[in-house]
Amino acid sequence: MGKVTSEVPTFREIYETLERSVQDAGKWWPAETKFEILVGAVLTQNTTWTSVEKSLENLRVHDLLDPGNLLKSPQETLESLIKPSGFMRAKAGYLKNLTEWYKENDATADAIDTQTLRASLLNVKGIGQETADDILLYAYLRPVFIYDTYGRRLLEAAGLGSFKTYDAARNALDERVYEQGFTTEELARFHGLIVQAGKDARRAGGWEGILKA
DNA sequence: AACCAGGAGACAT
DNA sequence: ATGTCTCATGGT
Repeated sequence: MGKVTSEVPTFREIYETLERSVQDAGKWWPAETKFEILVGAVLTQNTTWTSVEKSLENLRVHDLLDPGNLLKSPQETLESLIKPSGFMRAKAGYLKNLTEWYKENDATADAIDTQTLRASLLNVKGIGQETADDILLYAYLRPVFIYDTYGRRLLEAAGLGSFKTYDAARNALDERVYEQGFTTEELARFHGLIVQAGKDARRAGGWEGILKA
């Protein structure tokens, strides 16, 4: 008889499983500048990336992927340009809030530890846990795990437990991520694989085919 | 034609 | 601390 106790996989094992079973869906989180990553992080809230690309392109041709220009831009202009990605009124305000933060904090950010930087980002209205972690990971290259909806579903499907909120998962599991010594590059790829796996799982109606590979 | 997407905030309980 | 509502557009 085999083991009776069910093995709970480590994050490293889950990561390697995804590397094997998820096909690379192209460039993950493309951006030409650091500031563009911040803008994309806000725009992608509850929206598909294809919609975000349209908004980013609109901003680009109006030369608004620039902190100074974005802040000078009228609210209505900003709203019309980001319209494709939805929540245009809220997001236009969020973008200005975050841009103010950027001008104040970007220059010194590299000298600040990750948790302090995270707390600073969370003080910006419009920046929640997931968006803050996206920014930490992709713009400031900090090794953080993104506990987004797909990530939590995956972790639950893998048997690590049930996590209703972002914070619950982070509090319960973050220590394990650190212990496994993931690099920033690995965690960025991990997140990309999780999102792709989430889409696959939705199409297939479950995570089984992805996790058994 | 409901339902969801690479969420967050305000407010009530 | 845990739900519910709203914000808005676009694709399946």
